[in-house]
Amino acid sequence: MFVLLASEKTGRASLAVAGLVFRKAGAAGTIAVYLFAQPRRRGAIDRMTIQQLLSLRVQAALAAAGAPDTPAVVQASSKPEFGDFQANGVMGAAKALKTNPRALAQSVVEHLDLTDIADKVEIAGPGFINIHLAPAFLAARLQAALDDAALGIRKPAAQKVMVEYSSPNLAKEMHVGHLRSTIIGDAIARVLAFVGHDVTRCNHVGDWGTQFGMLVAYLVETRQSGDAELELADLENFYRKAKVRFDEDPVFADTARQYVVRLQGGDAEVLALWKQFVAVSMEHCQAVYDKLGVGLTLDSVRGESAYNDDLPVVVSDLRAAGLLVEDQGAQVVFLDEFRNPEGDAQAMIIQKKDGGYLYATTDLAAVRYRHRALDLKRVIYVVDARQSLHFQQLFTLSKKAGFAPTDMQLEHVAFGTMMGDDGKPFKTRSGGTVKLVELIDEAIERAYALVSEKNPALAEDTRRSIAAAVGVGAVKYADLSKNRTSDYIFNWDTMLAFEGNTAPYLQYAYTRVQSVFRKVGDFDASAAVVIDAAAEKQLALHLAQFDEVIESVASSCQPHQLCAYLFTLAQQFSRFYEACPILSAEGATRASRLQLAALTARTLRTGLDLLGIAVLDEM
RNA sequence: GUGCCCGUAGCUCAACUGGAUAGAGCAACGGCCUUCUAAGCCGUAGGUUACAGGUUCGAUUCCUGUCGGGUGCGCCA
Repeated sequence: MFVLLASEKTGRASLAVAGLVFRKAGAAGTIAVYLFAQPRRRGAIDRMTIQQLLSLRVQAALAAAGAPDTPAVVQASSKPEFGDFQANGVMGAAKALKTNPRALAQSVVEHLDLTDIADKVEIAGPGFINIHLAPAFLAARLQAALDDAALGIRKPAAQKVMVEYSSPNLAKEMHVGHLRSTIIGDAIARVLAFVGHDVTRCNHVGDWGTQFGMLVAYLVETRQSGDAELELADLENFYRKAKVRFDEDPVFADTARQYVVRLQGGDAEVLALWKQFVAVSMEHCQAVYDKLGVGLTLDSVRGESAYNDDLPVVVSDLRAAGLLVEDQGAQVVFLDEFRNPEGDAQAMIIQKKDGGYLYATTDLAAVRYRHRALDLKRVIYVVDARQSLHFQQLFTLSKKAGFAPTDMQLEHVAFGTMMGDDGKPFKTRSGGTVKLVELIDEAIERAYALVSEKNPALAEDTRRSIAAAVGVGAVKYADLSKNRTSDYIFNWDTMLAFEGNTAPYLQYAYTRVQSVFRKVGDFDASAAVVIDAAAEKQLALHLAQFDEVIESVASSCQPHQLCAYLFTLAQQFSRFYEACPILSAEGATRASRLQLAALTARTLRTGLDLLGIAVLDEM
């Protein structure tokens, strides 16, 4: 059996073939032959997704049928009876050409060359083209994925990308408000790195501002009384007490204000105290990141204070560019792009009338730094949706002022608020702010109770480590599996359920696959994939679409697409597992099913890892 | 007042950015375990996609308006 996959140059409708790679893929004698477009980097797989491949073919057929430059609109079929993929571009083309869509579809199909890719191509409805993939073609795709450490993921030209996320204010302890940015940002960073980009993770922490004067003043007090260590252990409390002192004692408040001035003036003594406080606060954050399994470290940190020296320069440069005007004593930029119904341009304050700077100033300086010093091509800001106006203004002004080139991708990846069961922002029973570390601990504790109940036979420390993976995974997955732009309801019971679209279900699905391999004994890890039964075909089809999902997540920054994919994969595997015995099968069938199971396991593990969720061999 | 986001099954959410009969999961009901983990699988039921218009071969998706919710809107971040 020979399987030939043509590889066309991406973005062109031509059939230019740039290279040939042969790979011996199976002991049974199957050789998967697939062609690559020009390899840009050594070892990088540059292969199209099935959707891209079909799009080019259909597009070429459309051109041949008299409809050039027409999008093929290829997508996975909405129902199994409509084949595996459908091309919907004919209807639109027929309208533009004022011809009968069915007739055009007929002509397109006649010009459509899907030899070795499709079994059957049919026209349905007003002009849909339904494509049924050939099992051997699917098998070859899976074989390629099995042979590749990155599961056949296409590696585009690496782009210098920054993901800015988490970014807590160091004056206080991290709370639930930081959870979404931290989780979503980390998943995005992982996915971008996985597809081969040069990713910088940036933790743009709030380490500057007037409240630090107050905190330093209180730090001096607690040190004098010898309580500093103890007090700093609970930053939330520390802040609260400092605030009380500030509000109640005018002498203390005065000292605090002096510290702000000294801090801004670069006074060495106060600076040292500030650094000490910042370091302690960062330790708290790092403990949370470690517990969450988030890839932020001290190296990722570049706080607001890093831009202090550049802020006056930003102001003078904006003035020199003729963008800055004084208004009511403040230095302001009026942006024509943002006007109210009366026609007034919206103001963006760059410098307060007292000379102080604002976060808009810092963000402008950061954009410029990221372009000039880091040469980033894309910066992703994973920040609460409520700041969308700020980012629109920031991006607009950055480009207008030449701080960022017009082709630099500046993206606000916004997300909604985390709500409680009552549909209101998530709080403690008494209405207080929920500390992030306490939320994580509770998740682990709840998972431990569940695991102990379901599987009491396991050793204590095994249950503890399962609980950590399940608890943290559940919290992350509950967040990541929903469209980030809307608010979402946080509910312990639904996220920790072992049935339904949850992390525990996916982790369990993984252990089911692993249990097969625990019992298998010897097997051929390079056996040929042969697709026969319906459940095998459905599973294979889904496995072959992993690259599509990953690419989509990398461009849209929507991790919920990956979650949906993994959930469907787990379901497809369960159906396959139910319908197709693996270990009791024989010969080539058994070997092939083991390959399907192996690829499922790797895909689940890789996908969950990209979401920052750990897998387990047993639960 | 105005900008942005949202309104989909009882509940929590999808719908690949304009495609076919709007899909999953919970919850409900009915089946399947001496056979690789039943934490599973199969099936039934559940909808005027807030409402009213418009655009077109085709609308949950785009446009206009109404109602309802969230959130932002010059010296906080």
